[in-house]
Amino acid sequence: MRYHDPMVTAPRDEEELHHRATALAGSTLGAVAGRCGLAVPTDLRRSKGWAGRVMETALGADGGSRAVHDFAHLGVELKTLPLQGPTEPRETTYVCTADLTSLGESWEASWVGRKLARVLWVPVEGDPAIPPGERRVGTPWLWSPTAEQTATLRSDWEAFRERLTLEGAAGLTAHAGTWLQVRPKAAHGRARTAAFDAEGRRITVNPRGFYLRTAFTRALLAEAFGE
DNA sequence: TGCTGATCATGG
DNA sequence: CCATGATCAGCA
Repeated sequence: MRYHDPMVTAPRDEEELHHRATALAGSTLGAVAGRCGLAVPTDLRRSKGWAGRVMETALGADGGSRAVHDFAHLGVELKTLPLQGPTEPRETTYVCTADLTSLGESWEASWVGRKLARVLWVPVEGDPAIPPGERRVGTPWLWSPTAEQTATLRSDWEAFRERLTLEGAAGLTAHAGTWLQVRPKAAHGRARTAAFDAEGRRITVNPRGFYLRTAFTRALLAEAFGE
């Protein structure tokens, strides 16, 4: 094995993926990281995506940082869900970048819609008082949106698209959306990406991404584990 | 530069 | 107190 080869091969199907994830439940992130040869940071200030990278590596995700699903051949997205307490999401959940020049033809065809079509949720302790390496992995579950969830997500997305068309990129504020929202997503405030203004002129703005509100992931947790 | 992984930190 | 807006790291 060359040093840059993944230590864990990609799971061949959803069952294997789910089985692997379930086997990690109860472990600390430090223990999982150790088995993958990943260093454990003292805090997350300069390692914000660490928990997600640990789980990706441990489960054999093959998507890397490309714009494809984490488990490309399965069409499954992996999301760690930091919890404060047993069932409370600590943060909104980033889904993907928003193309501000065109959200897409339809919810189903959109990148955000396809990412959310199938997700392996992995709860992880997210209490900042717990050092990253001591945080425990929870019970994972595979999820696809119900018809009702899809209807609301689609409606949020269509409202974003409408705003983008009528008002340009400035019309997309983080206040809109029941379960989805559009927020800045960039390395820093000077980052620029292509967009349009209300008159349809080409402009450049701070990049945005789609996020799931905590109200939504809280509902998913209740659905998966009961209240 | 843009996409992935997210959490940080301040204003309302 | 918590959502919005800002930011951090790695890779292509």
